[in-house]
Amino acid sequence: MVDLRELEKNFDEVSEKLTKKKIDIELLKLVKEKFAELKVQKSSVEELRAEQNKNSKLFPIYKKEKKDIGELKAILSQNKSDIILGNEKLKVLELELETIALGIPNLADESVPLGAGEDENIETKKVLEIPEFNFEPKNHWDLTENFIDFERGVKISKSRFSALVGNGAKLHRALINYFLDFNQAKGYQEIVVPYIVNRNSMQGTGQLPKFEDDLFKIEGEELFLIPTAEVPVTNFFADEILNADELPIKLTSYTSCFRKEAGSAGKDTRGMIRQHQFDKVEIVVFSKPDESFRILEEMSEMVSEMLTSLKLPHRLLTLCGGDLGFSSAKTIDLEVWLPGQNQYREVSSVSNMTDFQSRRAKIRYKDGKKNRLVHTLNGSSLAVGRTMVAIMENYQKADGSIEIPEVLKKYM
RNA sequence: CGGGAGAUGGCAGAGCGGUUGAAUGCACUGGUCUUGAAAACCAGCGAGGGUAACACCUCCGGGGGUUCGAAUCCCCCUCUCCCGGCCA
Repeated sequence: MVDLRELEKNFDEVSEKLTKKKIDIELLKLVKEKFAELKVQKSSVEELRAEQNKNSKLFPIYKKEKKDIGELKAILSQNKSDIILGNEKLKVLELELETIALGIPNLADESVPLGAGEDENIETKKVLEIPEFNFEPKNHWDLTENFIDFERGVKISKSRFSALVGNGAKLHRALINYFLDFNQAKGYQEIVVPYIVNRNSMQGTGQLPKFEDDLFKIEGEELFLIPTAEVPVTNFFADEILNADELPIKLTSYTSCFRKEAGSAGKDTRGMIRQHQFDKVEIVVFSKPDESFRILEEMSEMVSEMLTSLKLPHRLLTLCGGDLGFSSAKTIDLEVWLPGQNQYREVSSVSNMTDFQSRRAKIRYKDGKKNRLVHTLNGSSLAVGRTMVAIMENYQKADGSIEIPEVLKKYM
């Protein structure tokens, strides 16, 4: 949720940051108008209420003095119906405003480059050389070693599901443990959270109301499968007021993730790059506002370090405004090199959501006497399936076998 | 899934129609005392909106209703706890 008071006060500035993310300026003007209208209506109802409260307090006094109550009662009855009327208008306005406001994305930070889509993201860093093969490297789905069983995954569920077998299953588990240990060593506390969450949590992190089509919903219940651990982990502190001296709070959590991939028909239909169910180790940070952008850099460096430790060539990209996610103010993607596909593919996306999620989820901290909204950040550290694909393609041998990265050997 | 109890500030826990946004205790913050600490004593201490600051408005799980007035009465929902059934 954007800060409506900020929008009202500094309309030009805010709308500029928003148009970076391709937002219709007419919509913003409408929000501003509605907000102003709401304020007027609200104060008029409040005045009526103040009147009602004040006069109601006269009743016990009148009674004590044995004065006539009839006239006072008549006045208040009238006033009451005015309140009800005004309140109805107010509720309509509030609902209208909320409906629009919840659909407005977070503001892009100044440092975010302009651009319409992924082609205009800025590459900031390349780590490790792209390896040379003395044979034609294969796609992970063409590798002969028995790692992934695509057919049986589809048989027992449907397309975009797969099963892991043999060393694939083992490597998958090794990666999870390696990631979690790595994150913990960097000061992230591990937590285990629900995979099914309520509507309120989904709204808190920004998946709802706008992206309901992307989520698996439990039939007959207002519950959803999580598309990322970001949802339960960020909402861990929803409605809470944290102590300033315990910030930043750094959490890491391993979960399965479930996505409908509604908009990706025909994309990545082969292999396990884009599945309805995948596993991910996530990192989430709750910070004071003035340190969140520094922490964003730290987080992306940490993920890069992890990829380096696996000897996987990768690059860092700063997403341009047009490619930025709904809740994010700034995002750094990490893409790993896939020799079989001859291209870089995303394995991690680290974002600073600033106060966008904390305003929705009411996550605050005590700053002296005042309560302020924290900044929330999150990132994959790392996507398990895609990292496994990267290992398969980068560590493949001419005979089709796959070597195990040095740092993972003790986990296998 | 069946039977019972309940949901009040960071926690514990009063209040059950009228100066109650809420007693009391603990925790917390500041002060006095002390070489320092503890103890004791004094003071402060819920959230959101509004304002230059006050005033003022809203909030006692959520939603609706009765009333001039509701934390207190009525209805619906959700959640929690205890007992039983089922179960990793």
